[in-house]
Formats: sequence, C-alpha cells, structure tokens
Amino acid sequence: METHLHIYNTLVRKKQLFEPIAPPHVGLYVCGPTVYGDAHLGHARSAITFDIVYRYLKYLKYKVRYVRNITDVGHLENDADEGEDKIAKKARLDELEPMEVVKYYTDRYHTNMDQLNVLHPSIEPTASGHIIEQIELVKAILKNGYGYESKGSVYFDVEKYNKDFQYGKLSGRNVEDLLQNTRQLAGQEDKKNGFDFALWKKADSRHIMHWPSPWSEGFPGWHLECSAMGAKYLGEPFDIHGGGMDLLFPHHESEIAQANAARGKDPVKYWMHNNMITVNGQKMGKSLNNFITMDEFISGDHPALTQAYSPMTIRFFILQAHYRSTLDFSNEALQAAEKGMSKLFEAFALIGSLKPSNESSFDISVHLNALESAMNDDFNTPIAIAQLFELSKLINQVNDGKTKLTTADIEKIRLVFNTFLFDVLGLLPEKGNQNDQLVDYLMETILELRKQAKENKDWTTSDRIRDDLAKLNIQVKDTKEGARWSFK
RNA sequence: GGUACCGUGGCCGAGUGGCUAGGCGGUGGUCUGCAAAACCAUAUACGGCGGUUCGAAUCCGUCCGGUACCUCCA
Repeated sequence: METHLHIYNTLVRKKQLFEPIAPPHVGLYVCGPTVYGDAHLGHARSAITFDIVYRYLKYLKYKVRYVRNITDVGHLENDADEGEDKIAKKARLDELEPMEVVKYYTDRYHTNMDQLNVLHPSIEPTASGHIIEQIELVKAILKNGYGYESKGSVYFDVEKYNKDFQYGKLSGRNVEDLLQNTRQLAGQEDKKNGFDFALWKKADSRHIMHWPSPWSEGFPGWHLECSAMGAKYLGEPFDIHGGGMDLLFPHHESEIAQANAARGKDPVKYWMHNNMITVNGQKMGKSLNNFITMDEFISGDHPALTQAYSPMTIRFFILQAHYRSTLDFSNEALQAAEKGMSKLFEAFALIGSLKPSNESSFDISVHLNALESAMNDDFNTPIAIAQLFELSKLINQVNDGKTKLTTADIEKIRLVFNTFLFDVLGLLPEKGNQNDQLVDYLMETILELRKQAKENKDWTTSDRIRDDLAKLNIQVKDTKEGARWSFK
C-alpha cells in the first residue's frame, strides 16, 4: 500500500510520512467528550477533524479501527484533586442519577454528530465500563515503582519517572520548570510534588460515583481511561492518537508517562492535535462562557447569532480552515461558508444535464491529483475545497458552452465530486427529499405557467410567481434552455 | 514567569525563498423584459524595523501586537 500521506506529528513537531505499524491496519484513538453538557462548536471541530482522518484513511484503503471514548467518570472539578467528579456534581445539582446525566448528554452528543455527518467510531468505550482495566494499569505502575499510595489515593511519581524517562517530551516542558510553576496550587498536601497526578482517588462521602479497589473505595484518575482503553482496543503501540490542542498538556503528556511507567514503551506513533475555535480571537470554551452549542447554531437561538446555520454549513466552515490553525467564529464567515457550499452543490447538480462534446478542453486527472496531494499533505482540506471550486467553475463553463467535456470526462467529474465532496469531506446536500416527486411535478406546472405569462409579456404575473417562490426559498433561474429552479 | 504558537487584502482563510490559492463581499461587463443565477474582467496583501540572498509574505535578528497550555476543557 503505497501512499504519500504525511501527518504532522506533535511529538516531533513536523510532518512525517505516514507508515502504519501493521499495514493495512491502522489504529486511531481520539479523546471524545466528557458528557456533562451539550456539544459546542469546539467539539464539532475535533469530531470533524478526525472524521476526515478516518474517512481519508479509508479512502486510501486502510483498514481502520477508530476508537473514540466517552468520558463519564473521573474528570475532577476545579480544586484539582480536592474536587468533585464533574458528572457527579451535575447529577447532584439536578437530583439525577449520574448515569442518567451520562445517558442524556451522550444521546444528545450522538444526535449532533449525526447531524454533522460524522461517521460513528468502530468502538466507543466508556471510562466507567473499564474500571478494571484502569485498576490493572495502576497496579502495573505501582509495581514498577512509578507511583505511590497516600491516604487511600495513588499518585504518579513524576520526579521518579523523569529519572528513567522524559516527562515533557510531547509538550516541550521540563520538570524543573514545572516544579517552579505548580508550587502554589492548593490541595497538594498528599502528594510528593505538585505536578504529580492522581492515578486513583479515594472518594469522599459526597462522592456518588465510586468503585472498590486495592487502595480505597474511589475512582480512577483522569488520564487513565485513554491509556487503558487505547491499549486494550488498539494495542501497544498504536498508530494515531488525536485530540484538541488543549489536551496536549497534561492529559496526553501523562498518557505517555503512564504507558512508559507501566510497560516501558511509548503508546503512540503519531500524535495529532486540532486547534481551537475562537470568538473575537479568544478560545471558545466552558470556562470563558463564550461557547455556542450545536443546537443553538442549528436553531439560531443565541444572542451572538444573526441567523440559524445548518450542520453542513458548520462542517464546511470548519473544513475551510486547516485543522491546526485557529478558526475564528463570526456570522459573516459562517454566511460566506453557507453561500460557498451551496455553490458547490449547485455545480454538482448540473453535472447530469451537461451536454457532452467529442473532446475535452481540459484534463480532469490534474484536479484529481491536486485533491489527493492536498489531502496527503496533512489533510489540507482548504486546498481540497479550493480544487472543488475550480471544478465547479469548469462545470458551469461547460454548461454555458464555453468549454467542452466528453461523456467519459463528465462521468469522471461526477465520480471525483462524489468521492471527495461526499465521501472524503463528508458534505451532503441537505434538502429534504421526502416529497421530491411531488415538488418536481408542482414546480414543472408552476414554471410552465410562468413561461406562458412571459410569452404574453405579462411581467406582473411572471414576476409574482418568481417572488412568491423566493419566499419559499425556491430560486428560479432563467437560462437559455428555459427556467431551472433550486432550493436556496 | 515557563512552554508552544500566531500576526496575509473589507471579512474568512491557504501558502512558506522566484510561478494570480480559494470562498464571501466590492466594482465593471456578458446574458435577461427587468432581475437572479452563471460566465468574463478587475481592485485591495503579506505587523514595524534591520539582516541574509541575484531575489523574502516565506529564512535570521529585533521590536510591537495577539493567542493557547502550565487548573477541567475539543
């Protein structure tokens, strides 16, 4: 399987040729959501970024096992290890069973992902379903001497680990700096060093999610689940681990440390990190309280939104930027994306009615190659989309009789659009098709009436038909061959 | 303070030593009964200052401005 796919590997901070550990198989692990709130634009970006990775790897004929976890325990509240489990806290406030909260937000997350046309992962494991694996991992770390027990909790001994391995190899930090910069944080009494992180945490009386363990009735530390589940389903090491840039430190750094401490080897060959969505240049996130949920985008019901945006518009908007760049949210940018995307779909819809010629005035394969090399260059979707715009321009030119294409090349263009626009980029025209035949028939009748009015130079009637249809978001387009129509 | 990164035309956003990215918006034109759509043409650019080079938006230095991580976060 020869490809030229290059992936930017955060571990070495440059693009590398992608060489799977055991081709044609590829293991892909992505940090999924913590299900204690609705998905927002940032979640959408991460999911879409790695959806593209998944789709393109499959396009390249790899056999991909894609694991994306659901975090339903473990992440602690603010005061580091003093805090309460996020989901438990939410449950207490709402007087719900924790698993009720988990189920509620997991379902909502799935709905949003389906709306965005994000493919389902091969496996979607939950942290609460892998407590045993996580306990085993803690045992292995303890056995190798890289952890210590303290008052029923177990911590990772970063200083000890750093003597034998390198803590900070992913994030570019060093332990000396960390020592100086984490000293003042509260709630560190039980730990040898401030930067030591919890592997197992003893539950206090308020804590309603807990499990038995050799050390205490408690719950796993927050980096453990990905280490345990990644290894379980993808092996050690596996190919690609993805997530948001904000997870780079300490989460992914600690995953590397845990794997080395337990088994003496790095867990992952290629680390990929998507950048953040920003609002007025600032990260969109919970703590800044400036996030907009997917449902709010779809309904338009948010003070920052001047209109509703379809999930496909959001997907397209996200794909128009490279995943490693920050992407700034604005209504203007969303609206530009909406218009641009519909232009692509309109061009695609025209392919079926193009008139073939005996020769082609341009070479389709040039564009196909350009699309592949864009995707091979660290999944450069903006360039790929630019290529699709080039193609749609050509389609329109053929439609206008300004350039020529053979029947075979028209089919080739259709195939390229199908493959890249729909399969690889995962964009779908979203006009409902429930009443297609009826609508087509009605439109045929209406446009026939308008044609007659025009022939009679009854402009009042013909314009009224046009304007009324516009109110229904139906656009009439007069061409040399007669009127066409489409949904706006 | 430490670490990583960014500053591109009205807006969004690729590119990273020489060859117009692209989209939205603007302007002019073709088409049209008038529009719209489409097509054609076109303007507006690489934060400041130095340096390297035949040549820099792209490399180096420096200054200015901004962001992320170091606490849960996609």
